Amino acid sequence: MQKLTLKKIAKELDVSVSTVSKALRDNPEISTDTRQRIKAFAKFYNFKPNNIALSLKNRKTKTIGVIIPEIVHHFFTTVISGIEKVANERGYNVIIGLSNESFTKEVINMEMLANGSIDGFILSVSKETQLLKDYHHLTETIGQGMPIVMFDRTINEVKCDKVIVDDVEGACKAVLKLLDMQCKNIGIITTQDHVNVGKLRTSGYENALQERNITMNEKFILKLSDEVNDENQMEALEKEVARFLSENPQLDGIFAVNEIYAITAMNVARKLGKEIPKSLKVIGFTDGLLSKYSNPSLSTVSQHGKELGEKSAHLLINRIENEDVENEFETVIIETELIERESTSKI
Amino acid sequence: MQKLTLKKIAKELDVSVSTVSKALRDNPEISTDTRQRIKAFAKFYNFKPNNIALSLKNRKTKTIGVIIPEIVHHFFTTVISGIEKVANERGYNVIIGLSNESFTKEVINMEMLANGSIDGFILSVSKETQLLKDYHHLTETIGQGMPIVMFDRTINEVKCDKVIVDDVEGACKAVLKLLDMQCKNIGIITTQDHVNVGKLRTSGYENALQERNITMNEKFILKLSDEVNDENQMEALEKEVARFLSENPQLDGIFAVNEIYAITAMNVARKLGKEIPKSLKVIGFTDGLLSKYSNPSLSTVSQHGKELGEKSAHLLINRIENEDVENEFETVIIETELIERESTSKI
DNA sequence: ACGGCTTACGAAAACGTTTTCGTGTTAATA
DNA sequence: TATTAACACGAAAACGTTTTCGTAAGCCGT
Repeated sequence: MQKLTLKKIAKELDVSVSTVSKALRDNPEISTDTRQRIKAFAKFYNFKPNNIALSLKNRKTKTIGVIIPEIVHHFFTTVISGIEKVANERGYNVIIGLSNESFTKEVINMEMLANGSIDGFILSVSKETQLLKDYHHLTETIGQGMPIVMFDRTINEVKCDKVIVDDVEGACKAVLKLLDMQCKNIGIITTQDHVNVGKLRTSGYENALQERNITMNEKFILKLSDEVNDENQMEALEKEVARFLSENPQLDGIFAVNEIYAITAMNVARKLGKEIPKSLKVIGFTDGLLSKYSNPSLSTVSQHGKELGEKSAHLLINRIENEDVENEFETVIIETELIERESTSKI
Repeated sequence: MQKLTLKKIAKELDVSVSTVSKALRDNPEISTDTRQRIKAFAKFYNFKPNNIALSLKNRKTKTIGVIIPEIVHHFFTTVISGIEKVANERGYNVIIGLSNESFTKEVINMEMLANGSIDGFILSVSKETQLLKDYHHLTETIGQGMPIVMFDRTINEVKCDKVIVDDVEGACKAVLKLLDMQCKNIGIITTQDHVNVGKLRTSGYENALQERNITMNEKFILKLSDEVNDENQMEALEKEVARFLSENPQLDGIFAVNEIYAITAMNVARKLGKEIPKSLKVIGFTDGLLSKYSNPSLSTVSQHGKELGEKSAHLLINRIENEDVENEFETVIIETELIERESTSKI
């Protein structure tokens, strides 16, 4: 009933614990005879060595910790699925901590895991951490010899491997596409500056305009505050976007830094009498379900979250397993891809 | 640099390991003097006891394993967020395994975790497991004394605590709502019978019709095969739904057993010239982003995934921490809620 | 008959804790 | 002064492994 251990097997077969261990590991020190006997017994009773004991002995847990701001979020879940895939392939488990965008929860979660539970972290910092600029939990963990890979929301000051999305380039591609489709007045719906990815995507927007020698119109930039991101604040969000679109009726293209903003823009625009894509073309960021199933379907910049996760996991596990090789920290850039759907179709 | 241990502290302060341990746990055996000294030292160097060693000693890991079929899925992520919330509150970590709807991966994942890594499982079985009806991995794990809580996709033959959504009732409520809105011919878009929740929701549909003495029309039932559920099979799905709607032009109400089917129905119906909600009303199942942000927004049956997760975690942890109390297994039913949006609005 | 070699196994340490028990020192009591 | 009790600490076992080292038994050659 209770879990079988080496000791119990040893007692049962009247040999020593070490003999059992060696036999199961096919150590030639043990005669073929007893080896067979022990292995048969172990197999019959489905013996599996205790992971915790192994972890303690080897000082390796074969587990990686993933800390993300939120799990009910398409991008993060695709990243996790990528992480989980290669982790499993390489014999690792994945333990998940959620910060809920809170600095304190991020710290607590990391401390809970850092005390031997895991071999390394993959993480994307919370918005609050970005705001507070307090990175002591990250630097300390690294200082204790625990490898960390940061993804998406990374921090320059922290020295570790990183995997990021080419936000600037992705945004630029999107805006250039709108320009190619003959949009003359392109607006952007973005976040406050302290949200890293929002800022980067806004830069991409600016780059694209600059590249085509179009002077930027500050009125075409809508920076939304964090509060309207809550699922319960849909009306507030719609109101803001409606005001923006009404005040700038000349807009014929919108680039939004996430799916929600883009979908909201489409829905609001339609209520204001605009036809999509005929009189207004829209491109979002993040290729989630919303983009695929919206009506009209939404053109968007895909971040290839799964590959990002896979890459992160590989980087981390490589670092874990080759702690001797002190090679430089790497920053991998995952290319974005513009996925064209109905919201930017010709007719 | 490297992790501080009791032994190192002991050597540094020239006392024994046991003294250090006792001092840190405020054991009165140790004089206030040395106690202070040791605690100060530990605090200064930020000593945290090694989790793995504790786990081995206590034969408790303070970790729960969650196995789900898929993570890029709104319902499952809300459940996880609920699990994670109470797990954290009660001092537990959450380790996640993905089965990707594969029986083999489910088994492997469970075996990886069952050998000491966790104190109990929360799981929702894969479709393949439901199909194969092979539950040996579940019964064996339970047989070894490891508590399990199953949620949503549960299995009658397996004896354990369960938390389920009232699928039948939820579906029934939805269909009754359509009837109340004067729909005369209500169709259902559902899955094959082996998918438990599809079957249950279909029963709810049947119950509602029966309750109002409406004879069921087999032609109004569309059972979709698993293959069209793939994100890459959107066209196949649309084609099936289009055929269904064309063959049954008299349909003025649709109940779909998930968001995707519902959204697809709306999109296809519109292409076929139907106006929603005027000439066709639609209700889905699962209150995800799609329902909230679709156009028109979709009425749907909310499963309260977060509460489901919270309840599951409580059940499991209670079971873990009171292994002595051998009370009966419980099956908790989470009530559904009909969320009314534009797709069933009056005008 | 004796040294040396192989074979086959066991004892013990180690990983980092907690906890039980034993013990030496000091202080209080008779 | 002799006995005892309280105090403060250390040794060791335990959790379940792996691994190094030691060693008894058997065999070979001389």
